[in-house]
Amino acid sequence: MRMTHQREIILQELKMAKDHPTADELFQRVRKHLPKISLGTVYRNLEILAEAQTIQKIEVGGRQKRFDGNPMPHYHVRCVQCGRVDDVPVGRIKALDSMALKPHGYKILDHHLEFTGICPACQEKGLLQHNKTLT
Amino acid sequence: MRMTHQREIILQELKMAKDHPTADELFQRVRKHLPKISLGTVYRNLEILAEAQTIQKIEVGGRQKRFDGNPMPHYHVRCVQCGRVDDVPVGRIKALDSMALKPHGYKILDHHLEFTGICPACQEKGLLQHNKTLT
DNA sequence: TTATTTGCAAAAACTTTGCTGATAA
DNA sequence: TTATCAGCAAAGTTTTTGCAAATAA
Repeated sequence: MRMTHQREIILQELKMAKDHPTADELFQRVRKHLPKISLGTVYRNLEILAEAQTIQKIEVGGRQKRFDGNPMPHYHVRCVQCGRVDDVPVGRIKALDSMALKPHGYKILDHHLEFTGICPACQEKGLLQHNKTLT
Repeated sequence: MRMTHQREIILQELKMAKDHPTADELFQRVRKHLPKISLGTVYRNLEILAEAQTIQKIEVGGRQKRFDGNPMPHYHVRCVQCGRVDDVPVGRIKALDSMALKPHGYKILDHHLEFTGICPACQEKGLLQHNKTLT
């Protein structure tokens, strides 16, 4: 795998991201450094980097795929209003995998736990909206 | 909400399904009873029925959305090879929601736990493939 | 009767891919 | 030098939507 300038910036931008951007969100950020980069390049690199386990593709709900600069498995929380995804600072619960040994003869490989909720920014927005309604 | 013939068949077909079909899979099954039905109608009805909590839209990984005739929350296992989704016969773990109270001021509403693995049919296919290689 | 729903087709949203010129090693 | 990669644009996949005709209640 060659370390092209584009790949370097994509990786750097994802690693520094505090959220878990979609391909398009990351494209917008990378574009500020590389105005000529194309969305296809971002998609291709995210795929390659995830394959190499340098980053991870997040396996959860929501319309679009999201990416995480941290390749270690961990849990996420997703805002049902704006789609934002953050880390949950709790380690993997190993006991969970054994729970699922029973069903239908599946060979269990992994599990994904995702919390859903309202992020601070959307809670704030909700309050403002509510206050407006009262006024 | 009117109980149209289309809606009735869609619901019946989903309730009787042992798997958790995508909109298109369900469309193919419903088509056998109603050859003139359109995919758009299936999508619209699944949306309405999920809104009414008669069914549920499954919020997990994989490319396409899947639907479940059982509106009660429960966990699923997904085959990473063929995408098939089955139920995991284990009740909801209430303790999980409180785990996530810490992060970033999110207001937690729910959680989704998905196991990934290989379904019996794909395990079988894998073996056949392997035997073929050996021969 | 009439508000809701359907079928159809077009569009939207998201992602992948083929090709040609550019480039890292 | 050359296998890999980028940019561009076209195409693929999945889901949503506008509209006129049909229909449940």
